Amino acid sequence: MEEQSHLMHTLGGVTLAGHPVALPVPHDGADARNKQDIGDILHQIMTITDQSLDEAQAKKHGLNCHRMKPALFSVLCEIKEKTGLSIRGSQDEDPPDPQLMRLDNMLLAEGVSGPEKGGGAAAVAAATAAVGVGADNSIEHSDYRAKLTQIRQIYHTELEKYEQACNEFTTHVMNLLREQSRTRPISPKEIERMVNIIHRKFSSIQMQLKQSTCEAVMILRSRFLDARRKRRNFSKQATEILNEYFYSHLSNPYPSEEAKEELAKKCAITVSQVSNWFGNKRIRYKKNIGKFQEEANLYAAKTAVTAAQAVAAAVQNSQTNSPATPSSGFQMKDEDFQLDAAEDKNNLLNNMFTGSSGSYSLPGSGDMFMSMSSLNGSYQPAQVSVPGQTQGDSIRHAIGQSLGYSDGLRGNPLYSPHGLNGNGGWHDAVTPSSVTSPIEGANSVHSDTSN
DNA sequence: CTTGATGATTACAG
DNA sequence: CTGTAATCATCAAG
Repeated sequence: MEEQSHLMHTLGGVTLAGHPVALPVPHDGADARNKQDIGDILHQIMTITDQSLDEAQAKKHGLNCHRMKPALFSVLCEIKEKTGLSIRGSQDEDPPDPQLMRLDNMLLAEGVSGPEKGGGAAAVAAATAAVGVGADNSIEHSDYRAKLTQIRQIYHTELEKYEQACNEFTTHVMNLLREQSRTRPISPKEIERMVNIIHRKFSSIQMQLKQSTCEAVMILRSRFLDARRKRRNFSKQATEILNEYFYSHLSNPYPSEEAKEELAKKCAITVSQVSNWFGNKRIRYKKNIGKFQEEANLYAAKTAVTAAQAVAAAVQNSQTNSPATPSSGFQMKDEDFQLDAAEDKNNLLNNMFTGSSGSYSLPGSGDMFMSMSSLNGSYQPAQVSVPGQTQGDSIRHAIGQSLGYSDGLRGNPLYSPHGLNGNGGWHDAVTPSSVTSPIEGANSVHSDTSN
């Protein structure tokens, strides 16, 4: 038994008990004397590895040339046959471990395994590109990417190490077995099986590696998600751009996919962030229109001024100059936006100087307000601290003022939710908002704005 | 610290 | 899948 454990030790600690490599120990019984002889020779074989290379080589040679060697070989064959240790069903190939497959799939999906430079790196690159340059998120993304790369690196180095060790060990064992096959019967199948066993051992180690890698990725992920939840406000400029778009499309504030992408690019945020923003904006605007009245006016005026400053200047004939436009920095570059803005502008100007405020189609014009005020003659935007100016005549004046950003624009019905119907939904831009249930609409607005 | 604003998430509906 | 409504969690001003 001591020899056996010794052999096992030389094989690197892999448990070989019960395996054909472990030398068959004859049962006690009839061939006790033979056993003694064989024992001696076996002992020599076993101690080969203990000796120096030359010595061992010499001894090996001696053993191989020993006149009793063929006899020993046949005896060993016989013993092997008798002890039934010859391999029968060596093809007990274990089916692909579902757990391992799960881990593999996950690692692949996370871009940890798979093509070294492709897969994960590409995915992360895409994610980063989607976020845009300079956004705060990209920092988090790059942080995430860096950590993921780190994990991937460790994973691959470890994997390589394991593979290398596995290969080394396998060749070592195979050489050993081949060498021993000269003195004892070892079939290629046995070697193969031995290799399989080694591989299985190593793959279980690999599995552990994969498991811990998966865990690391999971932890990283959850941290990343947490970090994402840790919101950062968008830049002022981004908010401005979004508001510009929102208020210039107040009648139908649902940017198309392309518009969202455009906005995302301009604001250095993601498309889904744009969607979030518009979702939040719509709902919050609708919930409390009054609160946004000022903002609406501001942006409406801003849009008008910015979009067609030249025209404005011409029309206004330098009577109402636009001082210190707060929208400096924002410029309409997108053709679509420009169109919209120009349209608004034209409508606004037309209306401004014709006084036909009731019929123009400027998005966000005062339809709702008008209808409400017709219902309740003394309606004033409750949220506005300054008492609303008299309507009707003063509208022209108010608009003119609004272009000049005078305080007087506050509470003016310049931009009201004309796109909102009584149910709280946005009309199609075509319908000039005949409020279906004015009472309810007015009430809701009132109650909303009164807080 | 309190409070309002705001970005993100979730459940649900169409 | 998109949008709404409610809600959460954090920011930022006071």
